[in-house]
Amino acid sequence: MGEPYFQVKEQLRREQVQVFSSNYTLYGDMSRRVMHYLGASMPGVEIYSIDEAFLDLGGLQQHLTPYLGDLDALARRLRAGVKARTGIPTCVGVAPTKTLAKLANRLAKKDPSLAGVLYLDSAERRAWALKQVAVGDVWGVGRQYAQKLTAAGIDSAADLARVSEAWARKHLGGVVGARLVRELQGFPCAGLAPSEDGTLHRQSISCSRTFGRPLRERDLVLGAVASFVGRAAEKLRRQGELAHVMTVFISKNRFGPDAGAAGGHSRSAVLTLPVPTSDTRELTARAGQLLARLWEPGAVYVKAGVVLAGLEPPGGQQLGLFETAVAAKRAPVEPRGSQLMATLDGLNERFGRGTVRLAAALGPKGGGPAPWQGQAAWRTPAYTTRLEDLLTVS
DNA sequence: TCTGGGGTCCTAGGACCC
DNA sequence: TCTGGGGTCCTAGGACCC
Repeated sequence: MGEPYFQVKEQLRREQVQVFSSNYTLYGDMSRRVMHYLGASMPGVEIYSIDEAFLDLGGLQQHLTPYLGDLDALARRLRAGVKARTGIPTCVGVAPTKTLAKLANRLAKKDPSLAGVLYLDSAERRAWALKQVAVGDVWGVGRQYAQKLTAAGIDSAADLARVSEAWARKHLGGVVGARLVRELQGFPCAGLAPSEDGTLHRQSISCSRTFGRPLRERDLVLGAVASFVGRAAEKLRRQGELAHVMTVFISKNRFGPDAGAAGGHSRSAVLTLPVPTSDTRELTARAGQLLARLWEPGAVYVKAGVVLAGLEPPGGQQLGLFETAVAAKRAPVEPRGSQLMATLDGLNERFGRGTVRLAAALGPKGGGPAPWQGQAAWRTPAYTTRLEDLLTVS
């Protein structure tokens, strides 16, 4: 997991392992189907990632008992429902906090005798579950913290649940660590953020790529940044929002002989836009200015990216103190641009991503693939979203 | 030779403001 | 000579998640 292909290539060949590029079009579509079913079945659903969701079972227990069985039975019905509708196997953990639910889910996945569902319905069962899980496998404990914790003699989730709040604050990133420990103890510290329309609502939207080859030419990097802006703005418009803040970053190689010391291989520049926008043209122009601030002549870059943040729905802009309603009428002039963007998005949806884009985001003059495009050499077909890719059965 | 992409949240220091 | 208290914003960085 997470190993670069070139490092394991020979072993994969020996073992005759099949290799595929990731296919987010397919995964995204299957995810949408699963989430749609969950959303239609349960009152509160938070889509946490492409393959995980939190369901709020608060207050459900009393309604369930006589007729429908307990929460365990409910979880098993949902699991069977997902499987029947999508063919996707899932596991369910039920507990008083998100962190414990994740932990229960993990155990359900590992122990086949649980048939995919674990309900931590008592203090005894929770204590048992905490003992089963290594501290590094707790949600919120990554490599750094795991190392620190085991060095301090804290090996299991049960050990971690026993540390003092002060200790957690001091050694596990402040308030984050304190919450983590409380959650393990069964006190909820994170609520549910339900997704109203069944899609994931983001605080920031980004697009970044490692280049197909290292680049030292400024116009090529600019082309890459322009194409990333185009993609990020497209996602932004899909979410129906405008961005107030844009970040551009460029990175040098962090591996190999001329890698800088720890850190320092990446530089970023941030801009707060006077007026929030989702217009690719405006964002591209600004991104060019940001890149100019970062550019070091002679440097060789391997990656670049764009982040759009400060997202807000249209029409929410505050008037400045001295702005009058008359001046504010400038805002509705936007629709010309929005309509152009809507047309752009419509064409690209119909004829394929990148069919129409700004000249700044085009590849090199001679044509051919742009040097900043990734190579997805072993992509599987988009079976469920492209007519041409439909599975054929003979 | 070749080392992913897209997110979240929090902290800290410095510049600057009143 | 002595130099407070309470903020915001920006930038950078660090940890984590899937």
